Amino acid sequence: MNSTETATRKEVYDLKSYDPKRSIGGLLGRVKIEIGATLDAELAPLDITGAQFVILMSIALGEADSACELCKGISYDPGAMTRMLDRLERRGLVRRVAHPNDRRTSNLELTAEGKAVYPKLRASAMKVLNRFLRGFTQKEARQLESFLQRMLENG
Amino acid sequence: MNSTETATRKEVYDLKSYDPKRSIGGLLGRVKIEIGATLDAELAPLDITGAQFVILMSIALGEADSACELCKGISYDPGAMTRMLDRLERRGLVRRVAHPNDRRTSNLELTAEGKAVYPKLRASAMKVLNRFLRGFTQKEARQLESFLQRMLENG
DNA sequence: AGAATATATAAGCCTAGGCAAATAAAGCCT
DNA sequence: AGGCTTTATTTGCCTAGGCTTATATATTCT
Repeated sequence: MNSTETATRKEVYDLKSYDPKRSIGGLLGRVKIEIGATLDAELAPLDITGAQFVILMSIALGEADSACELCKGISYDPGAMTRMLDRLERRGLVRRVAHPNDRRTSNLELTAEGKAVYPKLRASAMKVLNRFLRGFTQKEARQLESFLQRMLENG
Repeated sequence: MNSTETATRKEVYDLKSYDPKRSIGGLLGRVKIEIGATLDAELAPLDITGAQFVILMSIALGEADSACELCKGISYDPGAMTRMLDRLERRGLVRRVAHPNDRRTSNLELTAEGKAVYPKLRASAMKVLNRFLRGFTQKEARQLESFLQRMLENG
């Protein structure tokens, strides 16, 4: 098969077939927005936003114990992170604790209240996700995860 | 099979297996951010942002010829849309044309310059997407599209 | 130790979206 | 026609992230 049309085709989209709206890019963007809006609505009674949710989960899971590490982990602006943590601290969910050896930074911890809401956050996110995945088999879900993981590694 | 663990399992994630970071939600969010950043970089030489890209494509594809329709199509704030169109008009890419029968609204059109950049926008988006989809077969890509479409319909 | 460099956070300014209220023009109802 | 409701856009105010610069503290290199 040396047809010029198919032999060299290594890419998913070409100029003819690419439909921005139905493309993976367009769909991904809309799904993300829908999930985000649904999660926000789900978290509203707890007075916690989707953005705050991400930070709280990172701290809870021990993925980052300083503002700097948080920023690196999720490519977030350091200035914005300062203010985000200010808000979470004011809301009583997070605490900045002096670092014993490095006075530039603080260790981040969930307060008792933060630890108390954490299971609710987890459950809310799970509920939202399961809703968007209605009708998916376990196998399909695992496959979707693997597709997304591969895209991430391609980035 | 009446095991309580599997018999009633209709949902993808449960409290034990759900890992926020590796979940479809977490992955989706990060992939979206990565694609967005890559697209922004790709469009930077044209002095067009990712957000503007979305609007321009919608107009170019005839999916919306008024601000209101644009907002509905992509769940965007009307106030933000006014300002977005102001910017695109100032940049000379879009034109507001009086509607013959309805003086509340304007028809939106791409200017000559807008029409000229459109193919570049399309090609840029395609390039970025293909990059993230390296190693995907056509079949896998179609399957990913279908998964995302199903999630959207579940929302 | 002292100077240069790197790291962590914070503060200031800018941009842009969300929400609510205002305005204007249709559409509808009698 | 006159009044009520709906639709389309605009404006003002608020919030929040991005970028740049400032500040404090560590680290490294002579």
